[in-house]
Amino acid sequence: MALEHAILVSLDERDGSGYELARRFERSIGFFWAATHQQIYRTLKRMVGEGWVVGVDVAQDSRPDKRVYSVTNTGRVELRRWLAQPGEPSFLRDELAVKIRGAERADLPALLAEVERHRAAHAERLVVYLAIEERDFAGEVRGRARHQHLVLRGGIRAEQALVEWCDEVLTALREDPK
Amino acid sequence: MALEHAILVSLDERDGSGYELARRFERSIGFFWAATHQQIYRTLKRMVGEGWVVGVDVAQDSRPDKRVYSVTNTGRVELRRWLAQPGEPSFLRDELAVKIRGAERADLPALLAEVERHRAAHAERLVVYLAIEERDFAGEVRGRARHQHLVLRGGIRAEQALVEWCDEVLTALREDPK
DNA sequence: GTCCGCATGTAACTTGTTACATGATTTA
DNA sequence: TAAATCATGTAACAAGTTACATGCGGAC
Repeated sequence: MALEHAILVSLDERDGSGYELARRFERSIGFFWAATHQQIYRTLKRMVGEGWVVGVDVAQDSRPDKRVYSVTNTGRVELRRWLAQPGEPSFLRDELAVKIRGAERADLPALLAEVERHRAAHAERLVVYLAIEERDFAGEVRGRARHQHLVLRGGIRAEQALVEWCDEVLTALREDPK
Repeated sequence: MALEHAILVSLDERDGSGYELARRFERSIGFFWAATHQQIYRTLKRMVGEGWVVGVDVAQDSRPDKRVYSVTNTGRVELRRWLAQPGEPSFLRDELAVKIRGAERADLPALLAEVERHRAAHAERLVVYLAIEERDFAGEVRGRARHQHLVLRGGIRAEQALVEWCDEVLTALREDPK
């Protein structure tokens, strides 16, 4: 399971509460490994049981208390073990592709509108990623920032490919809808 | 749930047994929506309950009997309903990205080897997809074949993007490993 | 006074994965 | 004679989703 390891990577960069982790999963890490707060809380609990992280309650004024987690030595050992272990290459699971395969049964204008929606969503994400790149990774970066940048580059390439694919589909289905 | 609908699309193209569906999911459909035979049998059972498909036992000689499923009118109505309904744009969930973000803690040569492995796997898939394209979709295609081709084009673009990303990562981490 | 952000959770359910189980026929 | 293909399933478990639940403080 990679969620545990994504959390280890994130907490190893900086300690944080479940809530803070959930926010990071909405922003950086989560661009390539999504997780909801429910999943995160549940997984943190298990990770405490495995001894990979420890949680410390921190009182705050004018805010609810929080429990800040940090990675233990056991956790770092596990992280290194996982990093050295081969994994499965990812592959795209795309509902839109299933819909396009079923295009014969579909209402063409509605399907085109759906492809346009997806195109817009991917283009929007691309803009977000490019903005992050310009803001955080302009010029030469090294160390941790470079690793983050390389991951972001993956997201940029993936979203570009998806936008271009949607365009190809739209062109093909619009120009000659037979 | 899209597995049900992927099965509807596939059975709507041609009737088939659970086993045959599992094979299709290994080849065409499954390039963009993977499913194991266990999932398929379980889902077919539920779809029979929902009245979307019916199964007919077919005796075969020198082979085990099989149950061939076909889509009912109810199933076709459901398929059209789903096709018209908006869905979530896909996004890439990549374990390798998590590993690259954790590169600080990793053994660099081992991580590079892992990226190379993934690069090779994506390049291999790309070759497979391009071979299918040349074999089945050379020249102008129309109708169902065109829809299949467009989906395959998505796979080609995705794998190309992943190969290029791996190359970018390898170059960055090799040339200046700080 | 209503909505947003912070903060943590439980419960129910759906999906996906892994292991186990059986058994005939064809191919190497 | 061993392995691969055809054919269907059960069971246990892991992971992901959706809905529900609570409550304070600050901003508008």
